[in-house]
Amino acid sequence: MGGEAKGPDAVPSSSENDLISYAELLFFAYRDFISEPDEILETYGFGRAHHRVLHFVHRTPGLRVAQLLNILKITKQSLARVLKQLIDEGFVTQRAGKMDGRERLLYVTPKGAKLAKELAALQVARIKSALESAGPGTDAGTRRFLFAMISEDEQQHVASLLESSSEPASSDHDPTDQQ
Amino acid sequence: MGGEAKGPDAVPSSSENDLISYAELLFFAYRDFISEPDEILETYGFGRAHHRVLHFVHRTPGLRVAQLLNILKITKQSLARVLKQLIDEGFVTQRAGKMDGRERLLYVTPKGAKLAKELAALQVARIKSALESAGPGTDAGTRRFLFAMISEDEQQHVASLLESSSEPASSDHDPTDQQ
DNA sequence: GAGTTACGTCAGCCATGCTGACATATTTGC
DNA sequence: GCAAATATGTCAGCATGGCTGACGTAACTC
Repeated sequence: MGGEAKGPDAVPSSSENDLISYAELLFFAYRDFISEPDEILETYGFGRAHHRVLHFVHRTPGLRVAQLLNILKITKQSLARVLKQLIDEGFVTQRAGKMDGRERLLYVTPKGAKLAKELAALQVARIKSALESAGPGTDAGTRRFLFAMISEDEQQHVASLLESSSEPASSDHDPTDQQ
Repeated sequence: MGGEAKGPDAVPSSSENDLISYAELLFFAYRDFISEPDEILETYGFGRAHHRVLHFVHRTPGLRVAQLLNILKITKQSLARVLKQLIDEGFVTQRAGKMDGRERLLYVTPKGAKLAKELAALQVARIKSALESAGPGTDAGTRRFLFAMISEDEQQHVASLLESSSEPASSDHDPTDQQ
């Protein structure tokens, strides 16, 4: 069981059993990571699905529906349900693209931005505190680990999403066309 | 905003915005982390809930129902549904406790063990590969980070769960059994 | 003008959370 | 020994958020 026999430059080695506990740590960490936002969302009558939509629209103003589907990896119908609620209740707005009128570019309203920030603040606080408690120098490595946990054919998408942060989505195939 | 002013031994500092991308990395990592097992589970007519139950029973033979509820943080009724299926289809068995006959101690059957191992192998492979790709020395730090992401009042429970790995659960009111 | 694309929507199904109430067996305490 | 507490099971019903398939509309492309 303790399959420790590896090449010289392998990871200093977690035994097979330790790696299973990694899976458990991920489970518990994620479970608690979403629990705080969940409580707030409940007071709005929203769920996790709303949070994800609100987050990515907030993060990437002008996001198109198709892009959002790609990010969330859910179906159009699943998205439509929560997106409609967010729009009806004034957290998100749509505007037709100027170049391509079929596109519905998504933006948060001020009200939506406020909620998005409130939720993000909770999670950022937890992450910040976890990084501090994990000790200096943990940041970069953990980031590399999390990124490497993403399926290979998705890593590129995620990388460009992360880079384009706080820039508007290149939604209209025209850099000048925002807002 | 760019709250970089910290004590001298603070984490080398991710900006507020970088910390948000941490949340996204967690989302994507977790999304893909469960996607592979999900596919296999589907062929058995099972879902994630079954996976979690099977995993923790496999990992902690003799687990009691109440302990499982504590780990999963779901209600008895939610658990009952999936547990019943796992029992009915011969993946998990129950035995009454010897000291306390009210307890139903949970064990995986050989069939259950096989499935549990198959699913764990997928996740272990992903973790192993991610650790390698993140570079040597990432392991310990990431582990500390994930642990620190768990809510404080839960960390103790998780810690003792991880330690007791591959030992039978102290199900018969062993003095070391902290609810 | 036909076909494609981006999106919306309707109808309905399934998995997995939830609450509250109640049944049963067993252990514990007086 | 009997009442109360405990561990578990179960019933009925609800909500969220996944899913599929089909179809409609507007706008762009050729």
